[in-house]
Parts: sequence; C-alpha cells; structure tokens
Amino acid sequence: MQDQAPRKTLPKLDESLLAHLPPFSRLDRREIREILDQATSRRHDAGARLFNEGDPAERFYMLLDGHVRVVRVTPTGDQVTALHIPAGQLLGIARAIGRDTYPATAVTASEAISLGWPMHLWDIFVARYDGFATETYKTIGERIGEMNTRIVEMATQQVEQRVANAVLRLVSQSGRKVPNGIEIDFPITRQDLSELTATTLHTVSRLLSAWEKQGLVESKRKRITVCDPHALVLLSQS
Amino acid sequence: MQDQAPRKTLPKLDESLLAHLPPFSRLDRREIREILDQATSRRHDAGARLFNEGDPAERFYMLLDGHVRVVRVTPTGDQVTALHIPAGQLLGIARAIGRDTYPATAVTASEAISLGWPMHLWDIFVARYDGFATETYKTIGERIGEMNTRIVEMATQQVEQRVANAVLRLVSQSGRKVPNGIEIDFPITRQDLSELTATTLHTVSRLLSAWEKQGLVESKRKRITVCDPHALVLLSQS
DNA sequence: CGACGCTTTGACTGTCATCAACGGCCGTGG
DNA sequence: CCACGGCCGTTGATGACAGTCAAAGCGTCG
Repeated sequence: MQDQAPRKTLPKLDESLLAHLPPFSRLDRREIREILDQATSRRHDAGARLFNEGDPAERFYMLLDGHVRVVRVTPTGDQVTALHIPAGQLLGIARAIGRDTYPATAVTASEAISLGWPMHLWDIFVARYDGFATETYKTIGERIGEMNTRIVEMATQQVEQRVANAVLRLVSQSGRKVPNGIEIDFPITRQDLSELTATTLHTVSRLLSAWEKQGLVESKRKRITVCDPHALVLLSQS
Repeated sequence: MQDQAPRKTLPKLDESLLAHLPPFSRLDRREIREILDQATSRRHDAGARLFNEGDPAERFYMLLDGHVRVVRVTPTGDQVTALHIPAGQLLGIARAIGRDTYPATAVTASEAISLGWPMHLWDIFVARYDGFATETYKTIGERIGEMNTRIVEMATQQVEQRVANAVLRLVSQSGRKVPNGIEIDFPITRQDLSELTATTLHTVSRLLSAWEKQGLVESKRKRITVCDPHALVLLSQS
C-alpha cells in the first residue's frame, strides 16, 4: 500500500479524546483507558486510503480529526461517493454488519487522524462496554437513512437540486462560520461534488458559477462558502 | 388503516416454517415453539401495507410467503422503491438499527403471509436465541450492499443497463423456471420497474418491447419471463 | 518560472422525460 | 352473456436537461 503512515502507539493519548463520543460516552475513565491502550493512532495525508473495497476487514477505526469519503469504484473506473464521514464517527465496521471484507474504500478528504483497533476486539467491545453496540447501530441506522435519501434524491430530483442538497448536507455536517456565511470545513473539488451527486464536474462548475452570480455562494479553489442557505434550500426543493 | 387483515394466532403454526430460515436455523424445536407461540400470523392482500414510513415501530415481521416492496414517497408524491424483500426474510427491524420509527413503507407486491412480533420482544430474541443477532446483521449488511449497488448503478449507468440489472436481480431473487426461460415469480408492472430504476413506465415499456423483439424476454400483463439471461447480462454491462 | 491540477466557458449532441392518444385485458354488474 | 370502466401496456412526436468535446484561464507548489 503506497500511503500507509507508520503506526504509532502513543502512550499519552488522552481520555478526553473519546469520552464525549457517542460509542464511548457511557464509559468511565478506566474503561476508556483500556480502550485507548489497545488502539493504534495514525496520521493520514489528504487523499490517503484507510482501507480498500474488498480487503479483508482486519481493523476498525474511529476518525478523530478530518473527513473521510467512502467511495466505490465501478469496473469502468468511475468513482461514486457513497458517504461522507466527519470526525467523531466509527468507520470500517464491517463486522457489525456481518461482513469480513470492507464494502467500500475509505479516502481521506483532508489530513486526518484515526484510532484503529484489530477487528477481533470488536466482539469484545460489543460485549464488554455499555452502550457501544447500541450507539454503533444507531450510527448504522443513520447511514442507512443517508443512503436512502440519496437514492430518493437521485431518482426524483434534477441535478441542480441534488447538488444544492449535497452542499447543504456538507454544510450542516461540517460547516464553519466565516464572515460571509458558512464554509465547508474541508477541501472539496467540483469533481468531488460531482461524484457525490452523480453528475459531471462541468455541470457542478456551471451551477456554482450561476449561484455565485446570484450571491448564494462564494467559492475559491477547493473551498465553498454558502452565503444564503435559505435560498439554497428553496432551490433544493423546487 | 384500510388494509389490516384481522390478526389471528394460529395454534397450529408448524415449527418447520421457521426451522430452516437463517435467523432461526441454529435453534432447537423447543425454542422455535416459544417463538411461534408469541407470533401473530396475518394474510395480506396484494398492495396492502404492513407499515408506513414514520409510524412508531411497534412490530417486526418475518415474511413467510409473497413479496414486499420497501417504498419511500417524496413530498411531491413520487414513489421510489428502495428494496425488494422475498419470502424468508425479516422486515420492519427498525430496532436493530437504533430507530423507533419505520424508515420506509412496506407494501406487498402479491398476496403475502407474515408472522409478526411486538417490538419489545426484539431485545429478548437478540439476547436469548443463538445466531439470531448475527444472522440479522448479515441481512442488514446485504441490504446495505444492495442499496450501495443501486446508488452506484444510478450514478453511472444508462437507463437500459439499470433496467436490465433490475430485471436480472429480480430473476435471481425470485425466479421460477418455466418452459421458455425464467419467470419473475410475482406480479410486477412497468410502473413498478420504473420505480425501481428511477425512470418512467414509458421508457421501461419501450425497452421491454425492444427486448421482446430480440427474443431476450417475453412479457404478458404483470409477468416477465427472461429467455436469454446471458444476453441481458451483456446488455447490463456495456 | 514552469508544470500540474483545478476551474471556467462555449458549442454541440444524445438520452430520456414529457405530452398525447390509443389498444387490450380483466373483473364487475346489469 | 355482454357491456362497461379501470388498470395496464404501447407507441409516436417533441424538446429539455445535462453529458461530451474542446480549449483556455488561473492558482499553487515545487
């Protein structure tokens, strides 16, 4: 694998990293310490792969910082982004859905930091830690909901509405307040957006240009700021 | 609800109904008896709804006979079919993914028979019966895979390929051997197929007509028979 | 400063949705 | 038994949306 950063076990990982995250929120310090002691932390460059579709699912991860795109590649080479995962969520949890290979590829959208555990700990975590299983299945439920929404959108909406929805979702998932509005807090290209919305980078570019002329958004290279979210919502529904 | 058939608890439900189905296959007669004794069996007319999107998830079901379409309806009234569920699978298992309302509506495609249990038994089943949880999560994993596949198909394939894929999937899921080929074993209209493939009934009709002229399929009212599966596979990949 | 990656814009084109009309099957009720 | 109405399917004409092709501008990084 070209992009594996070396794994380091940092003895000083702080309990506060995990304490407030849903899968671990019901645990006490001692339990969180146990979990951290078994974890491997890694830094990933932008564009690095945590794992590939079809690989044996040997580890599962908690994304501590950054963003990950979950991508599938077709036989013809087209990429389709299935999900966007923000910091604070588990990923690579194939075992939870009865799989022993990863169903998709995970690519970092920006520099990212992950904790990883060998998959054989999964069953132990589920059995031993209160709330871990419940919260995990909630996450899965939410992801199923997201996928469902995308299917419905792709089936019924025009490209403009889909792109508007995608931008709004990214903003609400990872928006950061800036002077002119709310900025999507990680680098994202027209190409990325087109893979999220099943269209082409050209069409996305045209749409963003048009929106910018109307004052709905501003965008620089790899950065998008939504200035008038309400107007975008209207667009996304027409 | 207009289409609730009366619930009957049939004392004579036979253990063999469940014994070979994955979620129950590791259980002994006594356990299966327990489970059956708590179940309510119901017959549903074609087009009946087992439950509606958004309803509180009060019961979960095992589909014993027939086929169910899992459908979402948009604010504008368009219907989109998210999944097709054949006999022998669990459905309405919102609790397994941490939800307390149903995420979609379940409509029978043909006459159907279900067993239903109150949702509060879910946690008990998971805790008490060996393999129940594991098999259930496998089912969820498969459904996630299916949804994923549909997203990728809708994002990258032409209508003709999508429809071909949908037909092939239905055939492999519920095909019945007949003299001229393999027939999809439940009634399905062009409209249904169009909701599965995000297109219109007109386009589906044109495609099926064209395929029929080429001898790939035969179709009567609500019935589709695939005569040359291999050719369809080729079509679905070009 | 050059090269590469990202973005923009214009012109053209094809697929597929839309509109419209009709034909046929099937169950129902007189 | 026949006539009717509703649902299902077919087919043609038209046009729009968005993909493809092509080319050039702009930022950033090495």
